[in-house]
Amino acid sequence: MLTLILAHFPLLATLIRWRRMQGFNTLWMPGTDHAGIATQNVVEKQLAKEKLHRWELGRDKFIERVWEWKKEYGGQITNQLRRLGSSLDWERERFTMDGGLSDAVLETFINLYDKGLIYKGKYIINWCPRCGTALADDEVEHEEHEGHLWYLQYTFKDDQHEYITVATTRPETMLGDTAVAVNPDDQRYKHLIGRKLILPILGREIPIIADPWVDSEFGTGAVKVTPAHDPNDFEMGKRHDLDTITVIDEDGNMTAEAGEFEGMDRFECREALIEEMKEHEDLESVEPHVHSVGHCYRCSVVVEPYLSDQWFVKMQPLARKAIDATDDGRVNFHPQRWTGFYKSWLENVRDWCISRQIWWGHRLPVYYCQECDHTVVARKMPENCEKCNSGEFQQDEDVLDTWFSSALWPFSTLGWPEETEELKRYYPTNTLITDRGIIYFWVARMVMMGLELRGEAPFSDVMIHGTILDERGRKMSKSLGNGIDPIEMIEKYGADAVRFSLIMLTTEGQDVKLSESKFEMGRNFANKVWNASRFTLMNLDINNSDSCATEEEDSGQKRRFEDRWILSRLHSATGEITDYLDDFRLNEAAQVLYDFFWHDFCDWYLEACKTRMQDEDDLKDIAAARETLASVLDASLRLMHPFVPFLSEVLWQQLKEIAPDGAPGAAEKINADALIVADWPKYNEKLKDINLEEDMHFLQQIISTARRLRKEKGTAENAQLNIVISAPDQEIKALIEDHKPFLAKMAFLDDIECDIQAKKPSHSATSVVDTTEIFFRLEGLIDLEKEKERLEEQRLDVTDHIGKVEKQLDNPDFLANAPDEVVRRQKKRSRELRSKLEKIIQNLADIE
RNA sequence: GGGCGGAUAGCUCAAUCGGCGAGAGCACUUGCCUUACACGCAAGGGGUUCCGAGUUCGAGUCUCGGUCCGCCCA
Repeated sequence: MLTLILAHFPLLATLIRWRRMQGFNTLWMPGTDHAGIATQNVVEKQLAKEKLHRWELGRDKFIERVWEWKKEYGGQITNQLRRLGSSLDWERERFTMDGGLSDAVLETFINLYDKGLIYKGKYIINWCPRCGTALADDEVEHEEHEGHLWYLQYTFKDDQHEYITVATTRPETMLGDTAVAVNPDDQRYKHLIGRKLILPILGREIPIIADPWVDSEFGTGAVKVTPAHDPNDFEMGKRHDLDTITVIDEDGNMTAEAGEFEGMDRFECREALIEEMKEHEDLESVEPHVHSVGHCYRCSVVVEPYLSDQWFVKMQPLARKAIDATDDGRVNFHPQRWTGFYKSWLENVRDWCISRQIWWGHRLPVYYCQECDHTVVARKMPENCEKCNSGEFQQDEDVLDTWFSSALWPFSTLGWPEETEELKRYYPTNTLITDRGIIYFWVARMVMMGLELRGEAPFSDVMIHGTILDERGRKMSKSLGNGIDPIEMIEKYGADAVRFSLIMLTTEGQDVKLSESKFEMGRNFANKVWNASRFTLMNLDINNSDSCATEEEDSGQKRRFEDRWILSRLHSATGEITDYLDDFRLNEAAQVLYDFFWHDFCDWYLEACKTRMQDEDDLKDIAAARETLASVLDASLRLMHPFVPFLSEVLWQQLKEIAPDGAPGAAEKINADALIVADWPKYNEKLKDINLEEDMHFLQQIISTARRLRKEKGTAENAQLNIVISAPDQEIKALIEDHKPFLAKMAFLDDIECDIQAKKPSHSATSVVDTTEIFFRLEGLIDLEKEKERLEEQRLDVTDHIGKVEKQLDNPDFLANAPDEVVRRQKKRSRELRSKLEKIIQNLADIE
């Protein structure tokens, strides 16, 4: 439960808010299923503490107890959802045992029964002796088990000295053997077919039969046949009209048919039986043997194949439709490979055993006439038997598999079988987000039922996220105690931080190894957002501002370079985030948001604004900065809202108060009452300027280089410093001249000289960005030896790189085959590297 | 036994159609409590992309073989 919530909740919550902001009519209903077996187990354990058994309590009283328990603990999951900041429609909360949903179950059972898709029959099913109920095939978990292969000798009836050897992993079932089977083509045994054997211990006479199912390679090629305790043997028994003898009962104990072993536990019986076989010299040998053993998915007890009367859903017709729905694209899995997983199950699925011998659940709407045994499937108990007119009916004791009701969820929760408004409006839904672990249990069954009962698949997209595991890659479980409590994490890190961290971690189709420290990423981001927004708001607040410019002034659209740059970056990010969300790649969307906000907006734009806001001489300029700040913050908070709803809403309300008229000139007006109902930012290509982004990138490199040089020289940050820049051409010179204050501020410089092919000052450290040289004046500070070492390193690095690039360019095949863009890029790179190398060599020569 | 997924920096993970000088967060080193943020700022170090062959002008990415780990099914 914990892991399920941690994984799918933030994803779903994000998608819902995003779509709502985009103007879609969204519905997200909370609810839970009644977890029949699991819940019954919990309540039975409670009773056991009071030394009570459900039989003593009786069915009605027991159900009352379960409801009490449900009221007390059932709210846990939904409480967690609330705390995580979900945008759920709580008034529509549903539970599979509610009246409306129970009606849907009734309707479905009757509908399918009338169509012949539900039937009752005596078959081998998976029986959990501890839970005392049948299980569906997919409720059995197979585990590799180191067991044994026992070789047993069965003597011939007509020749006590002759015998045949059979191999088995479950010797105790031999008590129920009614034949020995061989493959009809097996030359070793062909002549023995039809002869009679005497079953050891019980002395029963059994035949040797031939059946193509027998694998000649397994064991001795002769197998014992126990129709009442093995599904394959059961089929074989039907083909050969064999008796079925039940030797193990529903508690896992031996029956009277087991003779002297009666009453013994099935595993104790195995030991005892082997001892006795040894004594009689009927045990030929024992081999270690690894085989898979089925366990109950609710209590892990070894499942017993058990012959009993059960109710089944005929799967083939339903499965066919569900497969077709993926084949023709009505249902799409993300990532796509899960389609194969889903289909392989549907293609091989056997009929679904839906009856459970427990009390907590939807009781089968099946009534038996006490007089003539006539079976009636109906909404309520019949008055009179149509066959014998008796008024005495008894309802079937069994309840339905929980998944039977869960399968109806997408429409039962909307009021079906009533044709409600909600049903018309919201069915079919769009997106299901879940773990791969319940593709069979739930996803496939919802699709089948949706198609069968509504004629339409319940959703078009199924997003399968990675499973949340613990730090060491194990599944989280109560018994291992390795779970992470979402509430605890929320208290420690904040709900938004928990959500954001989880989304960042949940990459497509990849499992998530979760540890507490991972939440620090989200917390740090939330903290950054909070502080950056506070700072921005402070600068926007003209009535209470640190800035000297407290009068509102029209910017006259005089946006600076960095204003246009951050808007361009914002729109790039908006486009990417929207595309990624469309593609269900939420982690990528979150990553883009994170990088934009932190590394573009905070690291560069806000820093650039700092000195600018202090300059009272140019009020138009401050107004331009304010407009930009307001519109970028507004759009950022909108983009952020689906991921971090609490934080973004609080900040956005503050923004609205400080800038009630919105951001003049911004593409989006601050026009909504709350962020949750605000519009999603629209990508505006006009505001995107690639050349400008490239120019900025160049300036950023100059700044970083200057910072590095300063640091490498161990110069204090407050030392007076200036640099000389040698530009290769007029264009770059102009770019630098235009941004001198920006460069000076960001690189902590006092003065910048710039000229085309400027001369290198003496005693200076040098560095090259693309084809531009930077000379760092370090009168008296420079260590020539170290400078030489540094330049030598650079020379090697650049030479190495040139080698790689030119090797490509020297290759005529590369020039002929690679896309023009790639060739152009490499040529440009080669030119730049050559120029850079020249300069490094020149500088080295200067030092010598 | 069959199917699927994974192996990339010390750790956790990215890398879209094959174009990459392989990125990020954490951790690490160095310097900073610079008036939003030390949950921070700045700079830096760190890689045989599991191994081997092949296809290609070009392979983390495609093909084949192998090793190890995980999941599902029988």
